[in-house]
Amino acid sequence: MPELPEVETTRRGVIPHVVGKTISAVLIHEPRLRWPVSPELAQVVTGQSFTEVTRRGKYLLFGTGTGRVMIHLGMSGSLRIVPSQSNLLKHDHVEFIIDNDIALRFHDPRRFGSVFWLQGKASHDLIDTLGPEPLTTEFSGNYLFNLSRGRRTAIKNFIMNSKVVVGVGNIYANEALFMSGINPSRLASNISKIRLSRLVDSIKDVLDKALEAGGTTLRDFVREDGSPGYFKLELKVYGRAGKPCFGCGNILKQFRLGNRSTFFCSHCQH
DNA sequence: CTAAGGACCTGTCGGC
DNA sequence: TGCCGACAGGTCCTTA
Repeated sequence: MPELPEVETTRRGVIPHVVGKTISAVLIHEPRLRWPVSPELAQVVTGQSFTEVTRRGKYLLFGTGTGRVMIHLGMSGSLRIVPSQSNLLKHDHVEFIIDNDIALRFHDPRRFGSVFWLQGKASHDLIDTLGPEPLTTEFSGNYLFNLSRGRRTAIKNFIMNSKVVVGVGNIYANEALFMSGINPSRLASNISKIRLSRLVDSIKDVLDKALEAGGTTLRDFVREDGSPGYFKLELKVYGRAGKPCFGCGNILKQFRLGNRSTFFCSHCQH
């Protein structure tokens, strides 16, 4: 479910509620996530406090004095802040009780998410091999051009590869390719530097706008009704198969690419 | 090394 | 109304 903007919005949303406060307890209600949650997590983290919440790709990192809690939301995960006495919902798998008052709850119906404890300054293979953040200058037209030479894979798959760049999920991959007029199936190796620069700009653009939209929904972050409070930008192609292209009026098409739903305009994207 | 496809899960929706 | 298959915003692992 969450794309990068949702993860970042979550990060900003939880910070004021958890940073600098005492973690009274850690309750693991269901350890069977994508990888099993270690019982060590509860033992080590209880009694500490979160000093910061950072993000690498779609991984959230909650720092304590002695290490970090690393959380990925997978497809269907969310974090919510609720009063600690409020009823657990189905699929509330892990919770951090803060100041004996509120709870930070990890909710994830499909259990594709994960929660790890990283001791001390330890990193993790899952974040060590990630490509650059999309909203930094490191992710540039030159970078994408150089990396893509000789890569005989569809450009959509290429930009969704977290070793190439992090944080480009299926929705925004579709949107950015539409914005830059590139056919999702085109081989990465076959696209000019100019067009890849345009693609990079589009990725930054669409993520920026989604982030802005997330910011406006921040005040709704704390809620108890079980809805994660995610948001959806007005999307130009994603989910619009059979509807007219906003650019030319032709009917938008849908097909599967790399096992993911792909939407595009055959007139505007080449 | 790269590229493609399966795998992991539950919930929801559309069609019959 | 009930059942069944298709599909869902991620990404790792295995295989070729």
